[in-house]
Amino acid sequence: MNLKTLRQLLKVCADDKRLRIINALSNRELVVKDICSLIKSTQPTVSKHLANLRMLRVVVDRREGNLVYYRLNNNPDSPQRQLVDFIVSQFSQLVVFQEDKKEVRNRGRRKKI
Amino acid sequence: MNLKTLRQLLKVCADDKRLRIINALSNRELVVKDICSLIKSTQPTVSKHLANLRMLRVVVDRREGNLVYYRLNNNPDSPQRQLVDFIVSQFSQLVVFQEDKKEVRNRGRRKKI
DNA sequence: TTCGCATATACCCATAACATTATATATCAC
DNA sequence: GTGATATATAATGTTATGGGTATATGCGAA
Repeated sequence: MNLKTLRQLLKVCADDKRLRIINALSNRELVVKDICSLIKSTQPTVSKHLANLRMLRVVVDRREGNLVYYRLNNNPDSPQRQLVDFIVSQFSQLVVFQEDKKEVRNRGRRKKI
Repeated sequence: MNLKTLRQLLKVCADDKRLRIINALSNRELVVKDICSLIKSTQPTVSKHLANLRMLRVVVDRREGNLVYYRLNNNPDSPQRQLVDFIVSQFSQLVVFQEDKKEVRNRGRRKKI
Protein backbone atom coordinates (compact mmCIF):
# COMPACT_ATOMS: atom_id res chain seq x y z
CA MET A 1 0.00 0.00 0.00
CA ASN A 2 1.39 3.39 -0.97
CA LEU A 3 0.12 6.95 -1.00
CA LYS A 4 -1.09 6.72 -4.58
CA THR A 5 -3.22 3.70 -3.82
CA LEU A 6 -4.73 5.37 -0.78
CA ARG A 7 -5.51 8.47 -2.81
CA GLN A 8 -7.09 6.41 -5.57
CA LEU A 9 -9.09 4.41 -3.08
CA LEU A 10 -10.52 7.55 -1.52
CA LYS A 11 -11.15 9.08 -4.91
CA VAL A 12 -13.02 6.11 -6.26
CA CYS A 13 -15.37 6.37 -3.29
CA ALA A 14 -15.76 10.13 -3.66
CA ASP A 15 -18.65 10.03 -6.11
CA ASP A 16 -22.38 10.09 -5.43
CA LYS A 17 -23.26 7.17 -7.64
CA ARG A 18 -20.36 5.01 -6.59
CA LEU A 19 -21.23 5.69 -2.95
CA ARG A 20 -24.77 4.56 -3.65
CA ILE A 21 -23.46 1.45 -5.38
CA ILE A 22 -21.23 0.63 -2.42
CA ASN A 23 -24.12 1.07 -0.01
CA ALA A 24 -26.42 -1.05 -2.14
CA LEU A 25 -23.87 -3.82 -2.39
CA SER A 26 -23.45 -3.82 1.38
CA ASN A 27 -26.83 -5.52 1.40
CA ARG A 28 -26.19 -8.21 -1.16
CA GLU A 29 -24.66 -8.80 -4.58
CA LEU A 30 -26.35 -7.26 -7.59
CA VAL A 31 -26.13 -7.51 -11.35
CA VAL A 32 -25.35 -4.49 -13.50
CA LYS A 33 -28.91 -4.04 -14.68
CA ASP A 34 -30.18 -3.85 -11.10
CA ILE A 35 -27.75 -1.07 -10.36
CA CYS A 36 -28.73 0.80 -13.52
CA SER A 37 -32.34 0.99 -12.45
CA LEU A 38 -31.46 1.67 -8.82
CA ILE A 39 -29.31 4.72 -9.47
CA LYS A 40 -31.14 5.64 -12.67
CA SER A 41 -28.13 5.75 -14.92
CA THR A 42 -27.40 4.28 -18.31
CA GLN A 43 -25.72 0.90 -18.53
CA PRO A 44 -22.38 2.19 -19.88
CA THR A 45 -22.18 4.73 -17.07
CA VAL A 46 -22.78 2.05 -14.48
CA SER A 47 -20.32 -0.32 -16.13
CA LYS A 48 -17.68 2.37 -15.98
CA HIS A 49 -18.33 3.08 -12.30
CA LEU A 50 -18.13 -0.62 -11.59
CA ALA A 51 -14.89 -0.89 -13.55
CA ASN A 52 -13.43 1.91 -11.43
CA LEU A 53 -14.49 0.19 -8.23
CA ARG A 54 -13.23 -3.14 -9.53
CA MET A 55 -9.80 -1.76 -10.46
CA LEU A 56 -9.31 -0.55 -6.90
CA ARG A 57 -10.65 -3.88 -5.61
CA VAL A 58 -13.49 -2.23 -3.76
CA VAL A 59 -15.80 -4.68 -5.49
CA VAL A 60 -15.30 -8.07 -7.08
CA ASP A 61 -17.34 -9.64 -9.85
CA ARG A 62 -18.31 -13.09 -10.99
CA ARG A 63 -19.93 -14.04 -14.24
CA GLU A 64 -22.85 -16.45 -14.28
CA GLY A 65 -24.13 -17.04 -17.78
CA ASN A 66 -24.55 -13.67 -19.36
CA LEU A 67 -25.03 -11.93 -16.03
CA VAL A 68 -22.22 -10.38 -14.02
CA TYR A 69 -22.72 -10.23 -10.28
CA TYR A 70 -20.94 -7.59 -8.28
CA ARG A 71 -20.30 -7.69 -4.57
CA LEU A 72 -18.07 -5.89 -2.11
CA ASN A 73 -14.53 -7.11 -1.52
CA ASN A 74 -15.06 -8.68 1.85
CA ASN A 75 -11.47 -9.46 2.72
CA PRO A 76 -11.59 -8.18 6.30
CA ASP A 77 -7.93 -7.15 6.37
CA SER A 78 -8.05 -5.06 3.20
CA PRO A 79 -8.05 -1.26 3.30
CA GLN A 80 -10.89 -1.45 0.80
CA ARG A 81 -13.10 -3.29 3.24
CA GLN A 82 -12.07 -0.99 6.08
CA LEU A 83 -13.04 2.10 4.12
CA VAL A 84 -16.29 0.60 2.92
CA ASP A 85 -17.16 -0.37 6.47
CA PHE A 86 -16.45 3.16 7.58
CA ILE A 87 -18.71 4.62 4.90
CA VAL A 88 -21.55 2.16 5.24
CA SER A 89 -21.71 2.12 9.01
CA GLN A 90 -20.86 5.73 9.70
CA PHE A 91 -23.39 7.13 7.25
CA SER A 92 -26.12 4.52 7.32
CA GLN A 93 -28.63 7.16 8.34
CA LEU A 94 -28.28 9.08 5.07
CA VAL A 95 -31.68 9.28 3.41
CA VAL A 96 -30.49 8.10 0.00
CA PHE A 97 -28.70 5.16 1.55
CA GLN A 98 -31.81 4.09 3.45
CA GLU A 99 -34.01 4.50 0.39
CA ASP A 100 -31.63 2.51 -1.76
CA LYS A 101 -31.37 -0.31 0.75
CA LYS A 102 -35.15 -0.48 0.95
CA GLU A 103 -35.38 -0.57 -2.85
CA VAL A 104 -32.77 -3.34 -3.03
CA ARG A 105 -34.68 -5.41 -0.50
CA ASN A 106 -37.97 -4.92 -2.34
CA ARG A 107 -36.40 -5.72 -5.68
CA GLY A 108 -34.99 -8.87 -4.18
CA ARG A 109 -38.43 -9.92 -3.04
CA ARG A 110 -40.16 -9.15 -6.32
CA LYS A 111 -37.90 -11.18 -8.58
CA LYS A 112 -35.16 -13.72 -8.06
CA ILE A 113 -31.85 -12.09 -8.85
CA MET B 1 -24.92 15.22 6.81
CA ASN B 2 -26.02 14.34 3.32
CA LEU B 3 -24.58 12.42 0.40
CA LYS B 4 -23.02 15.52 -1.13
CA THR B 5 -21.14 16.32 2.05
CA LEU B 6 -19.86 12.77 2.36
CA ARG B 7 -18.72 12.84 -1.25
CA GLN B 8 -16.96 16.17 -0.76
CA LEU B 9 -15.34 14.99 2.44
CA LEU B 10 -13.92 11.92 0.72
CA LYS B 11 -12.85 13.95 -2.28
CA VAL B 12 -11.03 16.56 -0.26
CA CYS B 13 -8.97 13.77 1.29
CA ALA B 14 -8.35 12.09 -2.06
CA ASP B 15 -5.24 14.06 -2.95
CA ASP B 16 -1.61 13.23 -2.28
CA LYS B 17 -0.67 16.59 -0.87
CA ARG B 18 -3.77 16.99 1.24
CA LEU B 19 -3.23 13.49 2.63
CA ARG B 20 0.30 14.47 3.59
CA ILE B 21 -0.99 17.66 5.21
CA ILE B 22 -3.55 15.71 7.22
CA ASN B 23 -0.91 13.27 8.38
CA ALA B 24 1.49 16.05 9.30
CA LEU B 25 -1.19 17.89 11.27
CA SER B 26 -1.99 14.71 13.18
CA ASN B 27 1.28 15.38 14.98
CA ARG B 28 0.75 19.02 15.88
CA GLU B 29 -0.41 22.33 14.43
CA LEU B 30 1.64 23.96 11.70
CA VAL B 31 1.80 27.29 9.92
CA VAL B 32 1.42 27.56 6.17
CA LYS B 33 5.09 28.08 5.52
CA ASP B 34 5.99 24.88 7.37
CA ILE B 35 3.64 22.96 5.15
CA CYS B 36 5.04 24.57 2.01
CA SER B 37 8.53 23.36 2.80
CA LEU B 38 7.32 19.98 4.02
CA ILE B 39 5.42 19.05 0.89
CA LYS B 40 7.63 21.15 -1.38
CA SER B 41 4.85 23.18 -2.96
CA THR B 42 4.39 26.87 -3.60
CA GLN B 43 2.57 28.97 -1.02
CA PRO B 44 -0.56 29.60 -3.15
CA THR B 45 -0.91 25.90 -3.84
CA VAL B 46 -0.71 25.09 -0.15
CA SER B 47 -3.10 27.89 0.76
CA LYS B 48 -5.64 26.49 -1.66
CA HIS B 49 -5.29 22.97 -0.32
CA LEU B 50 -5.76 24.34 3.18
CA ALA B 51 -8.79 26.33 2.05
CA ASN B 52 -10.29 23.13 0.66
CA LEU B 53 -9.67 21.27 3.89
CA ARG B 54 -10.98 24.21 5.90
CA MET B 55 -14.22 24.46 3.91
CA LEU B 56 -14.99 20.84 4.68
CA ARG B 57 -13.98 21.43 8.32
CA VAL B 58 -11.26 18.82 8.17
CA VAL B 59 -8.91 21.45 9.57
CA VAL B 60 -9.42 24.63 11.56
CA ASP B 61 -7.20 27.67 11.65
CA ARG B 62 -6.27 30.41 14.07
CA ARG B 63 -4.37 33.56 13.36
CA GLU B 64 -1.59 34.69 15.67
CA GLY B 65 0.04 37.85 14.43
CA ASN B 66 0.77 37.40 10.79
CA LEU B 67 0.99 33.65 11.13
CA VAL B 68 -1.94 31.32 10.59
CA TYR B 69 -1.83 28.03 12.46
CA TYR B 70 -3.69 25.05 11.09
CA ARG B 71 -4.69 21.99 13.05
CA LEU B 72 -7.06 19.08 12.57
CA ASN B 73 -10.70 19.44 13.56
CA ASN B 74 -10.61 17.36 16.71
CA ASN B 75 -14.32 17.25 17.46
CA PRO B 76 -14.50 13.53 18.25
CA ASP B 77 -18.08 13.15 17.03
CA SER B 78 -17.53 14.72 13.64
CA PRO B 79 -17.34 12.63 10.47
CA GLN B 80 -14.28 14.70 9.61
CA ARG B 81 -12.43 13.45 12.65
CA GLN B 82 -13.62 9.92 12.09
CA LEU B 83 -12.28 9.89 8.54
CA VAL B 84 -9.01 11.51 9.52
CA ASP B 85 -8.56 8.95 12.28
CA PHE B 86 -9.19 6.20 9.80
CA ILE B 87 -6.59 7.56 7.38
CA VAL B 88 -3.93 8.40 9.94
CA SER B 89 -4.17 5.22 11.96
CA GLN B 90 -4.88 2.77 9.17
CA PHE B 91 -2.05 3.96 6.95
CA SER B 92 0.52 5.13 9.46
CA GLN B 93 3.06 2.71 8.02
CA LEU B 94 3.15 4.50 4.64
CA VAL B 95 6.72 5.59 3.97
CA VAL B 96 5.81 9.18 3.09
CA PHE B 97 3.71 9.52 6.21
CA GLN B 98 6.54 8.31 8.42
CA GLU B 99 9.08 10.54 6.70
CA ASP B 100 6.81 13.56 7.03
CA LYS B 101 6.17 12.92 10.70
CA LYS B 102 9.87 12.63 11.32
CA GLU B 103 10.48 15.87 9.44
CA VAL B 104 7.75 17.65 11.43
CA ARG B 105 9.28 16.48 14.70
CA ASN B 106 12.76 17.60 13.65
CA ARG B 107 11.50 20.94 12.43
CA GLY B 108 9.77 21.42 15.73
CA ARG B 109 13.02 20.83 17.58
CA ARG B 110 15.13 23.08 15.39
CA LYS B 111 13.01 26.19 15.71
CA LYS B 112 10.09 27.29 17.83
CA ILE B 113 6.95 27.35 15.72
C1' DT C 1 -24.26 -20.56 -37.53
C1' DT C 2 -27.56 -16.50 -36.24
C1' DC C 3 -30.30 -13.89 -32.89
C1' DG C 4 -31.00 -11.64 -28.59
C1' DC C 5 -29.69 -10.13 -24.17
C1' DA C 6 -26.23 -8.41 -20.72
C1' DT C 7 -22.14 -6.16 -20.16
C1' DA C 8 -17.85 -3.75 -21.55
C1' DT C 9 -15.29 -0.44 -24.19
C1' DA C 10 -14.40 3.73 -27.43
C1' DC C 11 -15.16 8.11 -28.46
C1' DC C 12 -16.66 12.73 -27.66
C1' DC C 13 -18.14 16.63 -24.94
C1' DA C 14 -18.74 19.42 -20.81
C1' DT C 15 -17.17 20.37 -16.45
C1' DA C 16 -14.14 20.10 -12.44
C1' DA C 17 -9.60 19.96 -10.32
C1' DC C 18 -4.64 21.08 -9.86
C1' DA C 19 -0.47 23.99 -10.53
C1' DT C 20 1.57 28.37 -11.57
C1' DT C 21 2.01 33.46 -11.83
C1' DA C 22 0.52 37.63 -10.41
C1' DT C 23 -1.90 40.31 -7.24
C1' DA C 24 -4.43 41.41 -2.96
C1' DT C 25 -4.93 41.43 2.06
C1' DA C 26 -3.29 41.33 6.82
C1' DT C 27 -0.12 42.15 10.42
C1' DC C 28 4.04 43.74 12.37
C1' DA C 29 8.13 46.86 12.74
C1' DC C 30 9.59 51.27 12.06
C1' DG D 1 2.38 56.63 6.95
C1' DT D 2 6.31 52.87 4.40
C1' DG D 3 8.38 48.43 4.00
C1' DA D 4 8.76 43.52 5.04
C1' DT D 5 6.68 39.12 5.91
C1' DA D 6 2.89 35.72 5.84
C1' DT D 7 -1.17 34.28 3.82
C1' DA D 8 -5.18 34.48 0.61
C1' DT D 9 -7.30 35.11 -3.78
C1' DA D 10 -7.68 35.75 -8.92
C1' DA D 11 -6.73 34.56 -13.52
C1' DT D 12 -5.06 31.10 -16.73
C1' DG D 13 -3.69 26.80 -18.84
C1' DT D 14 -3.59 21.95 -18.62
C1' DT D 15 -5.26 17.67 -17.27
C1' DA D 16 -8.62 14.54 -15.14
C1' DT D 17 -13.36 13.02 -14.57
C1' DG D 18 -18.23 11.86 -15.46
C1' DG D 19 -22.04 11.24 -18.76
C1' DG D 20 -23.98 10.06 -23.26
C1' DT D 21 -24.10 7.56 -27.87
C1' DA D 22 -22.40 4.15 -30.54
C1' DT D 23 -20.09 -0.07 -30.91
C1' DA D 24 -17.88 -4.30 -29.41
C1' DT D 25 -17.74 -8.53 -26.71
C1' DG D 26 -19.53 -12.59 -24.23
C1' DC D 27 -22.89 -16.04 -23.63
C1' DG D 28 -27.13 -18.71 -24.14
C1' DA D 29 -30.85 -20.39 -27.15
C1' DA D 30 -32.29 -22.24 -31.27
